[in-house]
Amino acid sequence: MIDESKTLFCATCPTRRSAEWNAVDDVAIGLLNRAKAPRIYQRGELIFAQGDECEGIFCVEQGTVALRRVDRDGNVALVNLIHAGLTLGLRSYFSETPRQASAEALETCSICFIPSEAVESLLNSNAGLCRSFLKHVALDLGAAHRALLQKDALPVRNRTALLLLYLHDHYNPTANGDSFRVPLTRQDMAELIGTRPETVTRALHQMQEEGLLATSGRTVEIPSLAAMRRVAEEAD
Amino acid sequence: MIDESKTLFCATCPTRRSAEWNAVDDVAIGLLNRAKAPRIYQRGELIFAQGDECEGIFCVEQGTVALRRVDRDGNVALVNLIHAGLTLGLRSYFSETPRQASAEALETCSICFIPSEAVESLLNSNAGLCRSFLKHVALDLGAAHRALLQKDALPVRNRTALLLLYLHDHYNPTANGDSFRVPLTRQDMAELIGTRPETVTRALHQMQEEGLLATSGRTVEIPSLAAMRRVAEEAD
DNA sequence: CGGGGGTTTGAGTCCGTTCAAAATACGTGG
DNA sequence: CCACGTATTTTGAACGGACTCAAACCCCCG
Repeated sequence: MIDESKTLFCATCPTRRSAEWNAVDDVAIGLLNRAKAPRIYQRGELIFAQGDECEGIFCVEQGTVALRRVDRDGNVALVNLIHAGLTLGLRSYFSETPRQASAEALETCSICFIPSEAVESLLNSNAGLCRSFLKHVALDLGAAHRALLQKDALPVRNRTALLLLYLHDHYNPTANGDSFRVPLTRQDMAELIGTRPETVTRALHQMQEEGLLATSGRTVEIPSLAAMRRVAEEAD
Repeated sequence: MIDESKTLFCATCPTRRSAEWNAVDDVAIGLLNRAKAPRIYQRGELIFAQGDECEGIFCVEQGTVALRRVDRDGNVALVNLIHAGLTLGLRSYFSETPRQASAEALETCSICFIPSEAVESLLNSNAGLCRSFLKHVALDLGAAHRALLQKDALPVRNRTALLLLYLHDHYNPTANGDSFRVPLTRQDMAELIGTRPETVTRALHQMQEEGLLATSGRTVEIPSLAAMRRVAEEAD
């Protein structure tokens, strides 16, 4: 799955293609290429931990990362999923606060670390970059506010449907039919939509009985996206 | 309460003093002063409405503004309170999306509108300003993630205590004793912590019986902040 | 083939919601 | 300054969705 040869040059990195790094010119890409520290993370490995000082940002080249936040009583929320091509760790970097969440590889990931000094010189040499990051963080803020409203406006069934649709968008059906694998445990899904694993199971189970869903382990198939969208939006 | 003479010059505006606008030099302040459009809003008036196109940002000079978000079923969340000295409308401006929430004056407010063209020329002439806005939005994102976790980790009683402590910080006790007025209805409080007005009433009522709180209309007194902090953090 | 983590299923409980009515506060005009 | 009408707040009682606790199950991997 992981092709290490591709991790060597920022110029060919999919992250480069995402809007965020458009502002960076070729000279700066050279600089970036020298400064970055690429690494492979296995499932379960932490990229950074809640409480850590922030020493730079990360680019996710391959794989999916979970941002997990824990409170003092041990309650957990999975705050965000960061997919391949996205930048990781911006909130902490630009708010100048320690990491407020842990970043954990949900599958084998290829990720580059960009130390603060390199980030700063990129920001200095590329006027548009700051604006790109600002847009990214502003979009994240919108998503967080959306999640906030969903969480106490919608029952678990609707939130589960929304989650499935979201996962469908990101782990798109490949050639083999319309099914896709998600690297999330029931626990992860529960943390993501703000409930318990048992409750997720029950919601999924019910959807299967209604023919809205077919699961087998972590492989999922949604026979009708239209029907699933209807479930996501239905009122009780 | 509202002193209109003070709204005339950005140089004397309290918003200027907040970290965000530090980056702006005196020349640019002159520009800003000419471009801005100051206005007084009465309680209940909208500064902008969910769905509006974004045409600039706002500076809150006096008063408190509520950011309210509604979904298609009419569910409401009060996403954030913006106090005097803060900038309003950054998320939409920098994410280049329409307003996702309505901004409503909770009390008589004095607010300046800064049109996009002026914002852009300020950003061009003051390199540090973009970074300031980025920090602001990143901090907001952290707050939103915190709220997300609190909402499904803590019962209403704890969230209410946290709200009271937050309000205490922002509507600080004046000379007359240790009590303060909040411009929030029960409904507002409920939307803010993600519950119903009746539930807020009951929580406040219980705290009064325990001597943790004294209320009279919208005037609130917290006899012991330490005790209230304990309530906020207590496990069931 | 024997662990062991993750998942499923079940039953009972509880916190917060819902609906509805009474009480109170508040702004307005007389 | 008081009376009135409306909005907000309070109180009560019943209901229900999701949680808790716990046991059984299943798959994956060694």
